[in-house]
This record gives sequence, C-alpha cells and structure tokens, in this order.
Amino acid sequence: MAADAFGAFLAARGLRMTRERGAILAEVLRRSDHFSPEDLYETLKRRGAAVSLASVYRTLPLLADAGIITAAERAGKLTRWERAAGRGHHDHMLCARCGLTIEFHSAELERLQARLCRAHRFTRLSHTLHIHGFCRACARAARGAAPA
Amino acid sequence: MAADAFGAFLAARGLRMTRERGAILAEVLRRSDHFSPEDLYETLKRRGAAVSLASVYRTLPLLADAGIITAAERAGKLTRWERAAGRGHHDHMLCARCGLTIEFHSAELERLQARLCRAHRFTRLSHTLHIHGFCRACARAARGAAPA
DNA sequence: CGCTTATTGCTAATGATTCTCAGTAGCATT
DNA sequence: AATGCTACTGAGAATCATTAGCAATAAGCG
Repeated sequence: MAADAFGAFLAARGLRMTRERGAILAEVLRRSDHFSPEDLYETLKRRGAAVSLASVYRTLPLLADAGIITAAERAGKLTRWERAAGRGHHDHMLCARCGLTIEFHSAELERLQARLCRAHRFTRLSHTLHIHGFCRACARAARGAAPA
Repeated sequence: MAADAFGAFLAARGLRMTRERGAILAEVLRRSDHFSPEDLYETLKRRGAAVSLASVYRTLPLLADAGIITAAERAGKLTRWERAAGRGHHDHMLCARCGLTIEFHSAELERLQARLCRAHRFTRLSHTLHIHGFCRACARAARGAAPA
C-alpha cells in the first residue's frame, strides 16, 4: 500500500517509479529503527539489490516528501531517518551512554504544544522533541561505577 | 562573571585561559542570537581580534562543557550555538519561511517531560524541542498568497 | 626568569552529502 | 513492437563544515 502511495506521489509530480526506488522503499518499510543512508545502502547491497549510494541519498528526501519517512536526528555527522508513524508521531528519549532510543507519544504533550503555539500566534506544522539522558540500565551502571 | 566561571572551569581541568579564548568568550557573551562558528569567526576578525577559525571550533565545545553555551540546531550544514540561558532553558519555534526563531519556556512543559521520563524510567539530563511552522506574519502572507 | 606543556595558526585531511555527465530506461504515442 | 522525450542511475569528482597534524608560541608554576 505504501508502494502504491509512493507511486501515486511520484506520478503526481511527473516522476517515475523505478526498480531502484522500489528497492529502497521496500527496505525502508522493512526497517522499524532509525537508519542512516549508509546503513540502508549497505543492507541493500548485502541483499543483492544493486542500488548506488547516490540513489539512496536521492530517494530518501522523496520518501520524506511523500510522508513515508521523516528525518529523525543528526547524531554526530550522519543524518538518520525513520519510518513515519503513518498517522501519529512520536518523540524520543536518547540514552547518551548506550544509544538506546525510546519512542514515546503523549497526547497531553501535543495539547500543551498546541496551546503554547496559540499563545505565540505560531502556526505549528511539526515538531521534534529529543530528551537526552540515561536509560534505566545505564543510569544504574553509572551509579555503580561512580558512587563518589 | 562568566569569564571567571570559565577560567575556573579551565583551571580545574588543567587548561589555560588564553587571549583567544577570552576573545571568543567575550564575543559569545555579546551575542544573544544563534550563531555559527563561521559567524563568530567573521565577527571576531572584523573587530580586530585575531583568532583563527580552528580556535573557534576548538573553543566552542569547551564553552558548552562549561555550560556557557549550548548547541542549538543543525540547520542545513552549519551547527548553530547560542548562549545558555544561565539557569533555565528554553525551547524554540522556528519559522520555515522567514527563519524567525521564537524562544519560549514553559514550566508546565518541563513538568510534563519529567513525568514522562519517570514513567519510562529514564534519567533526563537535557532536551531539545523545536516546533516548526510559520510565524504570525508568514502565516498571514501564506494565506494571502495562496488563498485557494 | 626559566621550564613544561597546553595552545595557536596554518594547512592538509576527512567524511557526509551533492553535483556532473554520459549512458539507461520508464512510458505515452505511433 | 519501435520511437521519442525525459527522468533516472552509477561512478566519481566536487563541496564544504569540521578535524587532525605540526612547528612555533605563550600560559602558569616554581
């Protein structure tokens, strides 16, 4: 279904659904985590789908425009992407020690933001919330390692 | 005062307060907006403070560790920094059309985040919230430009 | 004042992302 | 099925922010 949606999206813009774009889309849909363009490229190569890195870079923004994925973060140098949650959206808690990503959603948070935007006469389109810190395991480890 | 704090921070790490670091710190404190390393470098050069771009890049992370500035965003390729709000912290609304940045703070938002983190057993250190959309003027302009 | 060693400026290197360009392939029409 | 018009692709060069390497300086301590 996402493939059809993407095809329609492309057609509406006079673009074409090619084998490469199909392969990239399929791989993206298979993923549920965050991935970098390089990640995706390596995986595709490993699976035998001959798609160049340039095409991966060219296709990701298209998938984003089509609403199928969104840019998730810019950790270090890499840009990471993730599958769009279809309808809703979620925010992230990122563990600074082990890299764990916790995805969460809070209707209350959304409502609060809407209220804040209204107060500032700001028309909200999207948002990104990243909470940095330590996951449970790492917080415990840190406590054990540096008790002083 | 911030200069003293930075000096103490450096001393505690066996680092030295140099003329260059002093100049960079002074310029950073003079700024109230978001700035890129390049921005800062150009301004310093214009003011006659001979500080190399490499030193700017080397000093910004130190100022961040000292809590004087924080990395604000990654628009395009540039990394932008801003002065830390001293005590509190604020979030951002970014206008996609004119680039306006609205800074805001909401105690309720902070409380809500604390609650969400507790629920996920996550130890929060910091967070970044960027709301993307249109500022009042641009929203009005957009409505006028594309009324259909 | 004289050391020790952190720091600086310059410049080359790095590395993710983008561009270029010649060859290839959708797809609508004939 | 063949043709024409373009979008698309792969490979490698080009960009450009950020880093690393190195010789020359200059903090900060005794």
